[in-house]
Amino acid sequence: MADDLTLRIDLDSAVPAYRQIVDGLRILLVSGRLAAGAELPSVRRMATDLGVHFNTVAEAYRTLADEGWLDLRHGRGARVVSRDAPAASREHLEEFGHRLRALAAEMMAKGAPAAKLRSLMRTVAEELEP
Amino acid sequence: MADDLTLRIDLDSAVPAYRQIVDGLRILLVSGRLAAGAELPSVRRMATDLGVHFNTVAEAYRTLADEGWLDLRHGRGARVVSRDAPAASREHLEEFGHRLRALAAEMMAKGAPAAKLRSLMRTVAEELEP
DNA sequence: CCTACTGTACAGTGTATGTGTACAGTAAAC
DNA sequence: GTTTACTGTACACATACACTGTACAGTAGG
Repeated sequence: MADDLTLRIDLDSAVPAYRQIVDGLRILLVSGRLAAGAELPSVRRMATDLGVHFNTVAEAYRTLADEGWLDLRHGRGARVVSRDAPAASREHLEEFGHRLRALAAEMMAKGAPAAKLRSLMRTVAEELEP
Repeated sequence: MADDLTLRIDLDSAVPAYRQIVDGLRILLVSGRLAAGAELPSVRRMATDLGVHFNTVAEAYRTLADEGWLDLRHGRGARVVSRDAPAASREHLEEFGHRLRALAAEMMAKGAPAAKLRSLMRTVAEELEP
């Protein structure tokens, strides 16, 4: 069921592969495209799809299991579980502000026009609970 | 002149210290609060202010010099230079979209309400060339 | 010259990341 | 029950990265 949700990572990126996998899957989990009960591909299957070692995928699955998204059981694969959201904290919102500004500054330094970044931000903002 | 522009970093963060310094300074550079001609504090001065080793600051300065923001000369300190923006690329905008979605998903997973993230995105979007 | 500053270079240490290999749990075929 | 073919797990190893300690080299003013 989850097999058609293709995930892409960039092996040349400075961002570690396992973190890219976590980030990509978390987008699907938060948005509900990967809902409770869904089976994730096995670590070896996803590893060959992405071109990494299966232990790298296992590390990503473990990270998401620690966050409460996955039920990871020896011999039986990885399953998405229902998860109650933790309480929000002011620190997290401040962190979001900092990282968002840093991200925007990095892209503008690379030549991205501010207008494009603004419209992209609006697009993504509207994707959140549409 | 630049000494009052305080920079804060989180030594407990998973983000490397030198990258936090680069990100923080780049926000000031892109926004123009650090303009051409400004002198940056010496690597040792900023290092003691932030609580890191001066070589860590030096690495950050070198990164920004490679990006074309700083003129870094042996024995004479670090100075902000004028810099013509590089050409934008479609890849950079796609990267921005991916990283922005990943950032939003991470914060929502931590419990941040979508509405707050949206308003914060609008705030930051309006800060870009106001 | 000398002193006091500046950035630079490089080796050493600890941690993070990714891989290879062996292991252990599960379920279905037989 | 045993076998087979899958599942995730554990740990040692290699490499890269982040950070520090220390020594060095350039610059400016006394």
